[in-house]
Amino acid sequence: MSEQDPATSAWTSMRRLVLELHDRRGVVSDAIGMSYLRAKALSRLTARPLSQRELSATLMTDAPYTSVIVDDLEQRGLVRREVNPADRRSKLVRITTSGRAVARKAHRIQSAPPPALAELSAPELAALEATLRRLVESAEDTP
Amino acid sequence: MSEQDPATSAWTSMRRLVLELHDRRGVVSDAIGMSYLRAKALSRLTARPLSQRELSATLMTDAPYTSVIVDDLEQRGLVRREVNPADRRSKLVRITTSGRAVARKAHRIQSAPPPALAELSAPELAALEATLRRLVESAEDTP
DNA sequence: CCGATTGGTTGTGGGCGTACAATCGTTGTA
DNA sequence: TACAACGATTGTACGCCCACAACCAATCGG
Repeated sequence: MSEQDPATSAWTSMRRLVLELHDRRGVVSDAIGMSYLRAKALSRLTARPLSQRELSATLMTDAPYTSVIVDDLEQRGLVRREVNPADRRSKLVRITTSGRAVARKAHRIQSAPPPALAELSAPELAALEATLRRLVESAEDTP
Repeated sequence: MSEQDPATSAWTSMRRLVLELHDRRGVVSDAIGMSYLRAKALSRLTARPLSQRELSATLMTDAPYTSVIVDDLEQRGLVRREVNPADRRSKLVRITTSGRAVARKAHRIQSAPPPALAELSAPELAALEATLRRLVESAEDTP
């Protein structure tokens, strides 16, 4: 358990940072007064409106619960449901102006790195950033 | 949102890897047939027995729910409650042999890095590992 | 020694997320 | 045109986690 190859060690450190030492999920929920999943839904809608089917897919939730989430966000005035003109069965969920404000607030909190990360030397930080960027790209391709 | 300083970008990549692209929490729960929090409890007990008070502290749970978790683990035969000889109020929770087996299984799943990470070049991996190790150490000191 | 504190237990209520069944309106297809 | 498939909604039931109240036994402090 103590001696590990570098890949496992690096991965464990990453998990420890994200899940324990600098977990922001509770902070986000408290700050915006709604669950982390709702915040996540909101952030997925900033780029473009999504049908609830698409929202289900990115959130990994089933259709019924997605409906509940959108209900909640709609009642808070953070999104609007619009009938999809191309398919009147489906509804496009569009984020509102106040929804964007909440999404920005959540994003600001989530994306704030732990202090130690911001204090790395410029070269070391650049190397870390480059490596992680490539890791994300690879992982996105092989899910 | 797209242009970020390197620290924020690195942090976002880390979060994305751990929370989305290679999230192992659900996998662990499914594999061992119990909640992630119970798996976490079990892993904290591998080093040494803990009082429920200590367990509460590391799990960030209150005393009543900690009692429920230990109940569950005890009924599964994964831990044993022992009266603390030094303070008969407190109970030491000691992991059993079968508990260790489950903990090992969970640990193996959790600590398996994403394939892309294992495929980095040796020097790049070493640099990544060293940086992350220092980040964890710093973050542990300033919570 | 007595009151306060501590560690643990039991029970309650609630929020959140998951899974499933049943239904409705719309769309695609034979 | 009839039938199957699809998107969404409503409702139910459950598991997990959190928070709080109330209590017991043991220990500590004056």
